[in-house]
Amino acid sequence: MGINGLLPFVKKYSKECNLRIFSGQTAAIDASCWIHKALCVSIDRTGSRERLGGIFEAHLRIVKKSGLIPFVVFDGFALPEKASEHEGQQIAREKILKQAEKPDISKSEANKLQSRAASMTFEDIVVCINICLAHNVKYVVSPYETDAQIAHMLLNGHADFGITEDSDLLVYGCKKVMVKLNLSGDGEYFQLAEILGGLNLSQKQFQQMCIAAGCDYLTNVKGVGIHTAFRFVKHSTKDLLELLVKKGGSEYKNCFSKVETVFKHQTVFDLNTNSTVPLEKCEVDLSEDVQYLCGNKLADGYANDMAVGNINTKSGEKVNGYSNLVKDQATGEQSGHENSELIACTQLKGTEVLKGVILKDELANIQPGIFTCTSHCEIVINCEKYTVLWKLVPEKATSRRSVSSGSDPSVSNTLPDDYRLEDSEDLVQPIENIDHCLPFKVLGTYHTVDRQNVLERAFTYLEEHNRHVFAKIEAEPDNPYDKNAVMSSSDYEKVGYIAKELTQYVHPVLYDKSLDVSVKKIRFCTTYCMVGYYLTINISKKGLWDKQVISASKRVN
DNA sequence: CGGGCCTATAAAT
DNA sequence: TATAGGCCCG
Repeated sequence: MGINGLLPFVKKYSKECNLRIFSGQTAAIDASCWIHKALCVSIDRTGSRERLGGIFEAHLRIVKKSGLIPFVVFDGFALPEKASEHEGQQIAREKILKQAEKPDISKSEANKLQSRAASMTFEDIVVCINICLAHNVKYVVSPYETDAQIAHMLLNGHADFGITEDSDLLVYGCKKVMVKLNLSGDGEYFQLAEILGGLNLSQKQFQQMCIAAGCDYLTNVKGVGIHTAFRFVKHSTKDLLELLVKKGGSEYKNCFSKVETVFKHQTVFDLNTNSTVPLEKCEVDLSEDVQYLCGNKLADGYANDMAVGNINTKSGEKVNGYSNLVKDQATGEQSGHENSELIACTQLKGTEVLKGVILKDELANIQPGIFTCTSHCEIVINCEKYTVLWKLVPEKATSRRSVSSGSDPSVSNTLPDDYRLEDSEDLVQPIENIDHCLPFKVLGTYHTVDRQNVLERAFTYLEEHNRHVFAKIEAEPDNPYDKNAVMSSSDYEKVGYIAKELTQYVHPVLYDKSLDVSVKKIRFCTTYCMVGYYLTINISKKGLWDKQVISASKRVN
């Protein structure tokens, strides 16, 4: 899905941030990723689609709670170029489903397999449209691809940024895109201008790079990935294109330019005129076969029915009687922190003093002192970097924290991730006084439905009630597999284990009073053979972690 | 011969 | 998504 390897390649131009910083703006949301996730969870847990609506609604609530105005975009007809790919997926699905029918497979395993094979139906879309209507949230069903539709909406001012799961939005020219959004509202934020600036490419070059790296419409030439594609567009001496042609056959060049056209001129729904238009206006009319690839235009009345959800996107038949798109409503509803002011404060991160800000209403609730920050994000004001400390938890009076100076009303006491251990000999005395915090991935969280349910509940606590979730680790000497096992719990129910290579380092400090365990993040994801939530915890202890632990931790993100 | 890049494949105390 | 193994190039 999307562009091969694009997101890792441009990650350095992104920043991690929370939805809240977009408070008041309109977000065009690619509904298919929510629906897909919701279907996976529902089928995995219940064997049916019954929970789709509820989970979709929960997502919507998060976005509204962050003070955003959601504009949900659903998938329409499949483009012909994608049809072949769909066939491949269909075969894979059937294979999985056959496996699920084998007699020696347990119910829960069967559910897991079936959830992997879940594909979105038009009925699923209808369920979600009804939820949008109930919440008075704007929505539109794209004539074809959601990505192109969102691009058009951003370009025409119907939304300020896009929320999606794949990288295609950037290729379509969306300027602001948020991906990997979790239900805490944290995600990765990309601005196209920064990527283009950083790579020093034009939009057209960027697009070509992406296509060459391999996209949904055209598989890449073997041996050519995002890096090679980058070199190809950068030094656009023709020889590399020749190379592509040589390796990919003359067919390839032909397809390449067709795909360029599909990204540029795909048929979308224009919310101003209520008719279908090309994403970017064509100078000359497209030839019939190219127009077909970009998605044929729809007759005006039909296009409008499509947009409101009256047309079954699989059959093309009119099946519903929704009237009009939800009108622009001045959502004066609760939008959290919209009217709050930010107050500057000192933030101490390890030995480093940074600039922090907290909400004015938060300030009313707290006394000067030492706090742990459990939720934060970075912002830039007048070119200065600040950390917004959303949530502060007071340190217990008996705290073992020894922030040596003691005078600063400081928060957060974790070391920056790039803290260097290699030179530790140079840091003679303060080490013993340092609390060294590292992220640990909790393994085995998908092992049982129970563990997943615990995590799901914890997740809801974080979101719905903004409640702190507790975490702890303890030895499990009776473990039949490994007597050194260190189990990890969330709200004191077992959810998984620390990687076994690391247990030897954790054991000596397990019952040390200075050990502090907290939830770093709970994330939902759907990957090979598993669907569900996973957990990352922070463990901080007095003194430095072993070198090996640090390098293992670097892999955790 | 080592590192960067691409591709295939699927885990865990 | 994560990672290991192979391939290609310097």
